[in-house]
Amino acid sequence: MARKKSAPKRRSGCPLNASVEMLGDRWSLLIIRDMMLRGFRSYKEFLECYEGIATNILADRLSKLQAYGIVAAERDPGDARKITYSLTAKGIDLAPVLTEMVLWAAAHEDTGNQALVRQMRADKRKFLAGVRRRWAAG
Amino acid sequence: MARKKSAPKRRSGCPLNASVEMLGDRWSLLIIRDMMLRGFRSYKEFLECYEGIATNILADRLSKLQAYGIVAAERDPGDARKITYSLTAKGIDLAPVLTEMVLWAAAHEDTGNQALVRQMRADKRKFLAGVRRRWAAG
DNA sequence: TCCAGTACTTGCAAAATGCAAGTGATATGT
DNA sequence: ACATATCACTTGCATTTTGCAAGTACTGGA
Repeated sequence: MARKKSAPKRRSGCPLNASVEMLGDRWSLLIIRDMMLRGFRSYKEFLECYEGIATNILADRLSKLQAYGIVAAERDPGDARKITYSLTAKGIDLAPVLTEMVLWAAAHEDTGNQALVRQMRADKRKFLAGVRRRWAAG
Repeated sequence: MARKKSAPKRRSGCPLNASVEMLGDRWSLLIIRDMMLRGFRSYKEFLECYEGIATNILADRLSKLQAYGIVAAERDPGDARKITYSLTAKGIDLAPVLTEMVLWAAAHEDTGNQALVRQMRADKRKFLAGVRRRWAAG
């Protein structure tokens, strides 16, 4: 699996810049969403994302997210064709980011998934604890 | 100034998708950061961002952020050359998003601006209230 | 009038995205 | 053993976006 440990060359030392260098594209956070909230674990599942991602973009982003340490990948022990992807601790720590982005858009745009939004709004801390619990349960 | 009021065509109704369609690029959040945290208001100031943005990209993003209702622009009454940009209410509501992204990167990457990070960590709510107060003061 | 400042625009090369077909390895069925 | 299906990509190509650096039009100051 893709694994890169050298310090990346960044445009600046600002933390926000580090975030957007890793996540500032159309697709990365959507993949993380599906992993975090819909329990997706396979390439095939990610291809079914609501927004319709291209195969080469999906492969590219999964590779990058692994390189950033946000996503881990392992071969399925029972079927060597299958790869199972999961969020790392670093990845699950993006839950507050993702939550705030959902809440921001829901407040200012005409969006769907109102059940999720209501859950988040009702008790953000409880929602985030649930996300973390499900992640920890494997 | 650029002003577009039609409902955009989105890849899905998911709130996160709406967010990344507006903000999922390398530069938009960095511009918002400089507006929100450094008090930048002019094109020339934004050009001085830490990361070195290209003139055409800056112009393009400012135009888009206006179209999305995140940024407002007005001509300076004393100098018709100057345009003053500011965050709208919708724009300032991105403060929690930006804050969580800063905290995430600071926790997982080797980043600078530790004073800001300490402030955010010490009392997130207080930090956000400060951002909002400064915004409201014009 | 000439020069400086402001906010872009433009031309071009490189990089990224998106569509759809193709590929190689593994698993299943006959 | 061979044929077919599945899985995770890869590839070819056209379009779009990014980034660099020079250029432009308008306004303000000397």
